[in-house]
Amino acid sequence: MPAARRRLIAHLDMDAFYASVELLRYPDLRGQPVVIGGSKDRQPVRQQDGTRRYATLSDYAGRGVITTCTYEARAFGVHSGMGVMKAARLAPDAVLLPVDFDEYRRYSQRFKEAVRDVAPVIEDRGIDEIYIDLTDLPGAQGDAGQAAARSLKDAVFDATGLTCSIGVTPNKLLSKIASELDKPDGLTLLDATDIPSRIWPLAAAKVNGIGPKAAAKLAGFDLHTIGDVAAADPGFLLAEFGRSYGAWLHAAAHGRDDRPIVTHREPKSISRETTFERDLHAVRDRATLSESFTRLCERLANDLHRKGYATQTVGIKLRYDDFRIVTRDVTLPAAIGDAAAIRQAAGSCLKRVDLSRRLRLLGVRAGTLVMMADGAAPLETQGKSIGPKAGATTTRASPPISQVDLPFIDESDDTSA
DNA sequence: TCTGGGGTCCTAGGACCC
DNA sequence: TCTGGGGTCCTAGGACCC
Repeated sequence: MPAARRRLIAHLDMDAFYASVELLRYPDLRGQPVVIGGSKDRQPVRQQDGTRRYATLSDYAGRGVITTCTYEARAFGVHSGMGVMKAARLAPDAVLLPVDFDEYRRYSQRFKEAVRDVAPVIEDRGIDEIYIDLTDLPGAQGDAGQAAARSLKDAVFDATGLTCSIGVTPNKLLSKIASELDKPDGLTLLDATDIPSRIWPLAAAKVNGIGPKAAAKLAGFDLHTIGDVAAADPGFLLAEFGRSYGAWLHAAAHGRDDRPIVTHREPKSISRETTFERDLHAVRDRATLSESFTRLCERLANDLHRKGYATQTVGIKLRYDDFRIVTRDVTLPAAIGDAAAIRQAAGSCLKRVDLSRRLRLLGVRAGTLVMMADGAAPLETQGKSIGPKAGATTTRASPPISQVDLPFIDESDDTSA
């Protein structure tokens, strides 16, 4: 009998990914505090003497958050998710670059391909990180994945010129934590015996799945570190956090996690949303809102078509000026895909929300996705197809809350006639 | 001038069905 | 009548993640 194989799971996280891609393009910025974020259209200007002129944070006025930033910028206390205006107070002279997702996606594909050439069992976790199963990689068991992780780092650097940090442990939960321990350009290998010394001293919020709310609640019980949670009475965790989450907290704090590497998954929903430059009112800004609404539906329809899906559940999302979020959705008798049908369905949802408050954000979402044969009808439809007039909705009757009559919806949207 | 955009998963109640 | 018990679907909201 061969000895039981230990699972060897790697988590690979690109270092300051967007910022690092920008530094490849603008190498003169290397070593400086650089921030990516804010609005579009702020390209660096090439000057007469050949040097480039960059916008700085102090030049910026408007809404927006930091998407990511260089380690030099982080030294000022700037971090991703921070409002640009706040970041400008901390580091007014930091260079501000606009986001260029197309470019980041190109580099994302490149690094993932480079990894795949070394180790094919990969789980995509977004544009800049992946899990990799090293368990069955030849030789990996011998050194706990160290050589494999080294070759992954080399392959990524050769393919992109970018560094990454890798954690290798028996599971995804620990590897995710481990990849952060030695950033940037790090490599950390841990096994179960390292948990007390390396994992338990860390803040509970370092665990993927313990967010701000759960961390605050834990802190209220004087549970601050992962070790605190591990030492807590499981019965107490179950009672306070519920059966499911409480049990998970206990297991996670002990470093237990059986989740497999998921190499493929179908999308569950596709959405588009936009935050306005200023808060808009359904009546006073009707034209602007209507145009924006139409645009969102068009972009969503385009995304669906490009990815080969139709949708049977259309929803909207609003964020009011006070930051409250409401959503409404409607399930249709048959899948749809074109912008006009999406707009009509989303319009019926809009009639069910309060539109007397100013809106900060408007979004449109497509759920219950149905895969399409190339450019043809849906491959499968859960609801019965009821022919071309399938626009009518099956909403359970609920009166519109809106005091405003047909806010920014055209008369043609009114299906209640 | 605080607080983007794109996702996933979970919970919970009511409708509806057997 | 004093009150079943599953099961699924739909909807809304919220936590969390990148």
